[in-house]
Parts: sequence; C-alpha cells; structure tokens
Amino acid sequence: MASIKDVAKMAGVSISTVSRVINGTANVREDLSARVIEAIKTLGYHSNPLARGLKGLPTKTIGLIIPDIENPFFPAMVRGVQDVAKANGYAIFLCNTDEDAKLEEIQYSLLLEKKVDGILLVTSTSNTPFLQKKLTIPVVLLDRYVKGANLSDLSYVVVDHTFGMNLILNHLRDVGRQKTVFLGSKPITSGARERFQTFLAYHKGDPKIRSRVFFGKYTEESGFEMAEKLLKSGIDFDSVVCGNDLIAFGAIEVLEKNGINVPNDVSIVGYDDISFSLYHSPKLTTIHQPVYEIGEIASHLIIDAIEKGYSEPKHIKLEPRLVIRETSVPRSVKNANT
Amino acid sequence: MASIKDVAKMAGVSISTVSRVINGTANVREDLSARVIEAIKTLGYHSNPLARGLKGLPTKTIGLIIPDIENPFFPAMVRGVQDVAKANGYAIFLCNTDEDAKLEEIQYSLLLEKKVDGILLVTSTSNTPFLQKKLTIPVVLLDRYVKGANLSDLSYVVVDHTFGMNLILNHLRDVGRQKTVFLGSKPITSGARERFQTFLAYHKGDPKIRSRVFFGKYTEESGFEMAEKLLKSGIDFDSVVCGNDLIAFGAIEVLEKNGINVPNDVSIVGYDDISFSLYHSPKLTTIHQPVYEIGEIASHLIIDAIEKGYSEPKHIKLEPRLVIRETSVPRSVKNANT
DNA sequence: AATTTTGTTGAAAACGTTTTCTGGAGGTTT
DNA sequence: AAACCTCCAGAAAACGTTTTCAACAAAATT
Repeated sequence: MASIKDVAKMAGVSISTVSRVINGTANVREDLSARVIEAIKTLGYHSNPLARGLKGLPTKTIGLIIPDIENPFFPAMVRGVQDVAKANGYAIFLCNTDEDAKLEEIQYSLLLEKKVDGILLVTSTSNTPFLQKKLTIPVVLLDRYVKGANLSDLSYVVVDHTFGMNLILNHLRDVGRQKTVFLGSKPITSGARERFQTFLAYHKGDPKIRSRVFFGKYTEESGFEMAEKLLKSGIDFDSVVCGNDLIAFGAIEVLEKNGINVPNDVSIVGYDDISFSLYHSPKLTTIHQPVYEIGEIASHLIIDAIEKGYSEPKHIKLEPRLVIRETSVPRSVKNANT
Repeated sequence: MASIKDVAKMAGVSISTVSRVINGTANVREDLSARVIEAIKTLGYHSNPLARGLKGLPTKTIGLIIPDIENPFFPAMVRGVQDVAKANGYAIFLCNTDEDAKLEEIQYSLLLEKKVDGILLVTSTSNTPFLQKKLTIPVVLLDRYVKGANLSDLSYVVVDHTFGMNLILNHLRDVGRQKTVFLGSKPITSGARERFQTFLAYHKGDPKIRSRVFFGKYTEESGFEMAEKLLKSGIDFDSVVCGNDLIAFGAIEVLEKNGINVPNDVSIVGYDDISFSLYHSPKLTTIHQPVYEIGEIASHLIIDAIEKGYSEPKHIKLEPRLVIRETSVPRSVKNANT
C-alpha cells in the first residue's frame, strides 16, 4: 500500500505538504499542489484512517446496535439511519444482539474499541449499566429508552406507545370486541412496558385481566406458541392484541389451523406495520410506526452531536397511527354465535 | 482514555512488558505480570485497536456487503455469517448497496480504507472491475459469483440455480401447468442468469417464449407492477415462476385483486423460501435456499483465509430444494375451464 | 537600504501500539 | 574460577498520519 511518504517522495515535497494538500488545512503553492495531486493519482493513494483515528480524530464511523436483524422492523430502521449517514459521509457498523443484554454490552464495548464516532442503540434492557458511566462518545437511543442515573443527558427517538395501544383498544371497542387477550413480550423494554401497562389500565375494572395476558418473544414462532397456550387455556375471547406483527402472524396461523376464522370469529391487531403485514392474507390491521423516520432522526441527532461536540440531549416522541385492514371487523350477526 | 503507558507507569514496568503480558508474546516474571494485570483492571484499560491496526496487524473485523437489507433473504444470511464470526472473535461491518453497482464499489473501498481483515461480498454486478486488481485482503463471494481475469482465485459459496429452476419447472409439469410465465430480475447476476437461462432452455421449442418473460426488481412492488403488465398483455397463462418470494407476494396480490384464484386458476412458485413464505396465505410453494448455511460457510472460509494467510480458493455450490406448499396445485376439473 | 511582515515550506513531535535489539543478571559448562 | 548461555526487562524504532514549530524567502513597510 502506498503511504503518504511515497506520495511525498514522488512529488518531491515533504509529507507535511502532502497532508496539507489532502486536507486543505493550509495554503500550498499552486505547482506543488498540482504535483502532489498527480502523484496521488498515479500511486492510487488512499489515506489510512487508522493512523488518522490514532490522533483522536473522527473515524467517520457510526455503530448501530439492533436486537434482531431478522425482524423486518429493524432493517427498515437501518435504512433510515444509513441513508442519512451515507449522505453525511459516515459508514455504519451494524451489530445484532438477539435481544440478549449480555451480548449487547459486548457489542457496545467492541464498538467503543473500534473507535466509532458515535453509537446508535436499540437496547433490549431496562437498565443499561454500561451507559451509567460518563460517556466518551455520543450515544442516541432508538425505539426504546432507559431510565437511570446519568441517562437524562442521553438523546432518544421513540414512539408514543401509550397512544398507540389506546388507538388499538378504542378501535376494538368500536368494532364491538371487548373480550381481548394480549400476546406480547415481557415488559422489559420501555416500548413493551408502555403497551402492557396501557392494556392493563384500559381493563382496570377487570380483576381477572392478568389471566388474559401471555408473554413470549417477538417472533412468529413465539406467537405460534402463545396462541396454542391461549387455546388450551379455554379462555373466551373475540380479539387479540399482539406485541408486534410477527406474533400476530404466528397467532393467526394457529387460530386458522383450529378452524377459528380471522377476522370474523376473532379479530387480531398487530403492531409495527412491517411491510409483510400488507401482503399477509388476511391483511393485518396494525399500528404503523414511523420506523424509517426514527432511523433518519436518530442519525441526524448523532451526527449533530458528533460534529458539534456536546449538544443538548433531545427527547423525541413520534406518533404512531392505526392502519385498519382486514383482520379486525365488527362482530356480524351471522357470526355472533360462533 | 488510559493508554498502555499509564498501565506501565502504575505497574512500575516498561510498556514493552505490558504489551508482552497482554499478548502473551513472551515470558514475564510472575510478580511483574501480576502487577500489570492489577493495573489494567484498576485503570479499566482497553487496548486501542487502531494503533494495533496501524502496524498492519489484524483488526478482527470483517466487512459484509449485501444488496438489500430489507429483503429477509439477506438478514438470514447475515445471521449465518455473524454467528460464526462472533464465535471466532470477529465483528461484522455490514453495508447495504441497494443493488447499485456504483455504491457497491464505494462501500468496497470504504471497507478497504477501514482496514477490515476480509470482505464478504454479495455482488449486484456481472463484472466487478474493482476485484480485477491484485487483492490486498481475502474476499469471498456469497450467493453470486462473477467471472473475470483474476477471479478464479476468489472463493465463493453459491447455490445451484440450474438445479433449482429445473425443480420448479418439473414440478409445474407434474401438476399439469405448462403455460408458464417468468417474473424475475434482469439476468445480471449469476443467480438471475442461471435461472433465466434454465427457464429458456426448458422452453426451447417455443419460439414465443421471450414474450412470456418480464423483468423488474427483487421487491414486492416490482412483482406487483410486473403482474399488472402481465395481465394487460393478455397472455394466456396458468402458472408463474418468480425470481424471488417478494416478487411472488406482489404478483399474488395483483392476481387475487383481479379475481384470479391462486392456486386454482394460476399456480405460483417463488424462490428463496424466506420465512414469511410460510406465513403468507396461501402459503407459498418455493425453492428453499440454504441461506443460513451460505453465511456460515462463507464466514468460515474467510476467517480461514485471514488466519492462515493465502489459502486455496474454494468453490462451493449448495443444493436447493423444492418446498411444495399451497400456491401450486394440479389443475382440477372444476377449474379447468376458468 | 534596512527592517518588519507575510506566506510557505520542511523537520520533528505526537498519537498507542508491537517488535527488534541491547544489556544485564543468573545459571551452566569447561 | 573463567568463559559461555539463557532468560528476561527495558530502550527505541516503526507503523501512517496530523500538527506545531522553526526557518526562510519574498514582499511590504519605514
């Protein structure tokens, strides 16, 4: 690999001059500058960003930690992040944690070791000990926030899930579905917690509401398993609220296999509005999260923080919206006795 | 940040000794070694991999370039890559190219600049000029290979698409579907080319076969558009072969919207077997690609090449299999006249 | 014409590591 | 007891940059 030294030799100048030409940090005589540029071209020289990073200068790299690359919700977010990052000359270091808190911490310190300029984090935990220390680089939380000692100075971009869950519950009431069960994830992350607590609050008159709640993971398989448990339990229900769309897919699969018609016998609402919800048949009623926007905004936030040094922490809460498709319909007279 | 110098000072030894303790490159007296370890702990020292990378040593980083993170096929592959990489202490640098050849080259040289130890590439091109030069680090191609001057010494892991496409065409013949149309991507990449040519070869008696071929992108939207064009063309068909599952999703959407029943009126076969094909309704008949395995093998290959220096290029071709689900059925008498 | 200012250049230090080289202490061989 | 090894610690060079500093020529001021 050609180094700056080779360029200097070929152009007949010092390495300082080459550096100045490359970075435009000072004036260089016209003809020297031309010779340097010429030499760079013929040698195919690329500056070594490691040496640059060694001086404590930006590496133009952002780390992005997500819980599950196989849940389409996150790739959509990655796209938002990456588009903005690319436009600003940053590369993305993507890491997958499988919703594992321990792995999350490992990835985090790995990114720190790699001297990324900032970290975008979709956490899978409720308290993140590794964020409690004084941060050395900007960190922005996406989709899920955490409470803690020094965490008020962390920026985050989240969605108002209390609002979202109320949209669902009001919609189900509107279509005459009141015997609702909840298939979600344990309320560990802020998002899951908000949704669960809103569900509970809505049913606070019902002492047995807890028996209508099932916990699992954010996958189709888990939705499948939870729905099977639900059926075995013998609980009477006419509607299902799911923690995300994948769970809804799994649940619908089980219900239909057991001769229960969706949406007539049981209406189902998902959460996220991943693209496949539209192509799923029946098309899924769900909560649309502005996922691409989350990525975009967070990306802007962290680049700002990186380039302007310290910046006021911003707490952004976006509004989701209900997308009514085919899996939620009024109880028709024809099906009332099913 | 604490540096090796701080550790040395605290332990009362030279930085050489500290380095030796950390890397185990030479024997160090018991008590000194203990003091060093103690100092490392109390200072919370982490070695700076940039400085290490500067010396031309491995950075324990692998770059992975994929065309479309939003196509679930690739996240599944990423998982395979990442699991093996993690087990070997490597971090993954994931880049998205949107099937854009120019962007692919940019990401490639970006990764090179970042001094990754190796690059895993799912190319979107048929000839990759940037791979023609002498490579400085190992490169392994995934899913798609390229031909070229110096490319025979590149390892790749691909799937036998000639075999796969024949599985589809034989299956369609078995269920009595012979008026088949092709909805795929332009035969730029090796995979698309193999499938298209196999389709053509199968129909080589038919002079008008080219009119039964439609080209677009590997997305639902594109499948949607191609299917609409197909309907507008007035072509008589009883089955559709799709370039991937996403195209199939889009096509099914259009057909059903136009009152054409899938699979009775028209049978459809996808390609890839992404997880949602199982949850799609009707469940998609498709070609299962061992996608996780592709990632795993490629990951092993590149780590081998990195750690053992130069290694014989390996050309691995995996076999796909047909998964018959609900979108392909025999022409029933009841529906024969539709 | 002598002095100051301006503008550019190159030498050298610094960033945090690894590694080669040197030297000294202790043990082993004659 | 003298000469030689062996083992291990520390000094210093090297990796490829950026940046501070000193130096110098030319231009501008007196």
